[in-house]
Amino acid sequence: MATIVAAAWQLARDHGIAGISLRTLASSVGMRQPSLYEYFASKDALYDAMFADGNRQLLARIEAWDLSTEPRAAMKTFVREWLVFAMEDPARCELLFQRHVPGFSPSPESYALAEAALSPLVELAAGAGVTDPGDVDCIVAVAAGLMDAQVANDPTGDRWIRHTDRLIDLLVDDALKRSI
Amino acid sequence: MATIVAAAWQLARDHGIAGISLRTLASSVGMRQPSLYEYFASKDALYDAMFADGNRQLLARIEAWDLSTEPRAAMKTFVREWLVFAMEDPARCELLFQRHVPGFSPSPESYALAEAALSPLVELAAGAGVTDPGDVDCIVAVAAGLMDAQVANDPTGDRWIRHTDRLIDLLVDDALKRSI
DNA sequence: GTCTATATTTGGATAGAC
DNA sequence: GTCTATCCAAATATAGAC
Repeated sequence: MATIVAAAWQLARDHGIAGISLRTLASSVGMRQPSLYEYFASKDALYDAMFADGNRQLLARIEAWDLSTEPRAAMKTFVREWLVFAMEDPARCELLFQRHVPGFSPSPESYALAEAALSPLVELAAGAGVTDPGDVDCIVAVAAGLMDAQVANDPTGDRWIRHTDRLIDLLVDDALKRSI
Repeated sequence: MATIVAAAWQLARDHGIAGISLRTLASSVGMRQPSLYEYFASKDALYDAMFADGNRQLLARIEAWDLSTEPRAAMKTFVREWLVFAMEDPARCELLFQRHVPGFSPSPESYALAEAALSPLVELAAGAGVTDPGDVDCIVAVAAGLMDAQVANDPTGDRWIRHTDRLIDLLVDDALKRSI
């Protein structure tokens, strides 16, 4: 099961997240294609397992980050490292953060993992004094915007993500100013 | 030809940009599927024609905007109206601004149209005193980030795009401050 | 330019033996 | 749980007549 999901990630890295076929996935783990149905009821179920797995990878990564006790510094590290995580595997990024699998949407249980991976940032923002939901929305959207531009136009560089710290300062300062 | 592209847009609106098949496209214009090959050498060529067409729609729209002579106000209107354009047709948005067609990338000629549609914003930014390419990158990425979050999570609302003007002010002010 | 007919490939999914 | 065999559907693309 974990073996199959790992093999699926490898295929996704090689052929794109939408380029996984159950035939090649089966053969890559030494099985025949129908045998996969012992593990996944459908291809969507496979994608859902991958979505959950990828988010668990992110949650484990977050655990390992040494975040500052100062909320704003911790926010910067969080977003910076989140971008590292997103960029280090474009296929995983496609499934978790972009919507590159036509027709797929995660199950509620898997989606809950995605929300859990985002919640630390929301809490850090609150710690930094950013409590307005609109301001949090902006921070998340800007981070995602940087990620999208980066993977699309400069996947191995830092043309966009190098602005992360400055933009967070900008957004947090502005939020604080308006919350007085 | 224009009829076929228009019919393809309609199919894209109904079934998503990746859900267009040449069979249904042909039948929707009263043809048989092989006849389409008189007009497009491949399905990718169809997508390319749609990509070019969508960008021409955007260029025509830009022409019609009544932009202020004050560059910063004009930037706000540009981005606000760009977001309106992006959101009014999710399928067009998928093809032009997101990468929701696995394997498709526009031809150089079509891509030039996309660049032409972006260049007014770059010029307006320059007029507003924002000349650093990094600052322009940030403005474009933030606009795209707002768009992405909006279509993904609140396609009929304004939860993200309502922050457009404020964020542009923020980014421009910061760029000007650092360019002194 | 449009058609019929077909090639070719590729998918996901199921039946049923072992 | 894994297999063989097969089904079924859908898709792009081509050949060749009219």
